[in-house]
Amino acid sequence: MDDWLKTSTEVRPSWVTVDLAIFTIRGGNLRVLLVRRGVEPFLHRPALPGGYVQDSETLDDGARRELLEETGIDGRRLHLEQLGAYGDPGRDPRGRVVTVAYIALGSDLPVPAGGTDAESAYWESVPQLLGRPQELAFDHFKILTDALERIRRQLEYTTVATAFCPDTFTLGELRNVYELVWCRPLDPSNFRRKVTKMQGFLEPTGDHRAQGMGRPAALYRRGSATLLSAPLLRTATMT
Amino acid sequence: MDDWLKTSTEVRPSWVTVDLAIFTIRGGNLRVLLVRRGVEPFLHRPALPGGYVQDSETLDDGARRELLEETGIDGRRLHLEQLGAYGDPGRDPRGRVVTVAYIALGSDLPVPAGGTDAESAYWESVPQLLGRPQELAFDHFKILTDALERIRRQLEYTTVATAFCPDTFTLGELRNVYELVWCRPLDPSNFRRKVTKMQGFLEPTGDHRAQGMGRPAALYRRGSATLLSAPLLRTATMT
DNA sequence: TCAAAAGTGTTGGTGGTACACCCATGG
DNA sequence: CCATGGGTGTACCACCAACACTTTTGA
Repeated sequence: MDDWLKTSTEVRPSWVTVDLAIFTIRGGNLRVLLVRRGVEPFLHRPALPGGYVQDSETLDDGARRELLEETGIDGRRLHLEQLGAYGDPGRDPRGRVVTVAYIALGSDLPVPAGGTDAESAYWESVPQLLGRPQELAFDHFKILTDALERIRRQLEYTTVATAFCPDTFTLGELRNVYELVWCRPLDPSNFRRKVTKMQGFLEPTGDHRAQGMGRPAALYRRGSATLLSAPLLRTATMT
Repeated sequence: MDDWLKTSTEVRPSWVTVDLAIFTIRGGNLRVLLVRRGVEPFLHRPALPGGYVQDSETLDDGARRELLEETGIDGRRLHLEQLGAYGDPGRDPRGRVVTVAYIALGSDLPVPAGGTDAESAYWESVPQLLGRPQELAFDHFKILTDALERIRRQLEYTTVATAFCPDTFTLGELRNVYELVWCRPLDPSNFRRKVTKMQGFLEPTGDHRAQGMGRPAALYRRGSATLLSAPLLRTATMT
């Protein structure tokens, strides 16, 4: 690198990592993928999966690669977006490490095999994890809560909720996503009207699916819209 | 740093910088602060102000420091928030440089003196700059448009618009912020009702100010609220 | 036939757009 | 007294929460 970069002795290069907050719905809960660390620091402590960005790849590609390496999940089939950079000087005891946090949303994601740095990976219930703020390594709890807040707001004005659903899904399943992310019950009839009227949100497949008890539900797939013109607000009410 | 970091030869540390998209209202326009670069690469080309993050500071502090150094603006008096990280391998010809972009909003910001790396700094009209996508150095045009899009959405559901106003301001001035950022005229009477009814958005000072012609306008200051319960949507209509 | 979930209808209330109208000031 | 911007009132319309009701299935 050029000499002029070193005029200030306080400027040195940093390690850059990506960390992933991967969410899915599983067992009636919103869950996030955690790995138990197999190396120091924070040995054996749970953490978000992640790793070092390689010299030749974009940050997005790095996130997709880590996703695949640590969890075996193919990043092309799920929603992946950047959350932001976290770079407090003390966040990693090994030295200056700036991490770029990503959010991933998927449906029916597998229980992954532990990867390189990870002893094991597992799906942790988000509501339960929120009750144990000290459990996660580094500043990963902060990243997790930021990610959660971002998703909660995104559900209001985008169609990302469908990223939690398989290719075809029922309105009940979609409503379940909103209810679990927002921790709030929604009125089934009003929810149906809102999302079906919203242009480009959903496309009916014509098929139906019986899921145990009750009348079989119509199946839908994602529409082309990604932004909602009128938001789906999570107001206080809506029984 | 530890040896295990070097098991992959493709992982090397990166330079980490901050870049600032500083917006203000000036001369009836939304404007962004640009510096003309005094060093290679992109010598003499306009760019967003920014610089290297020092080893001991947080990213936020780095942004505040660069703001002060390059523009003389005290970051404590304006709204500063992180936009995201930009780290494509080819974005800087000198090598891998990951930049963390910040958005700053302020009112009545001074015309700054050029700083260390900058030959000169000036307030560029955003609408005009958007017509010349090739003008900015690096990927700064992409950062600018991302920042603009973020602000436009933020005006819908937060009270950040007040960050463009001085400590006390009239509803006309506040409405002007919305109109310039959204490039859309708003109905003065309806705008007034919305923002004054919104709990915690504004506090009347009791004073009035005559600004040239017309009836003197009541003065307000920022309220305590930062998020709006019901958004102020920028729909197609609203004359 | 009962429980459960899908789906439809209706109604009262809220809030927003559009626009008419009054107020206060400078020229 | 007119132009200009501040500020109020109101009619119409859209949407939406709430909830009653019907439909279709499994047990």
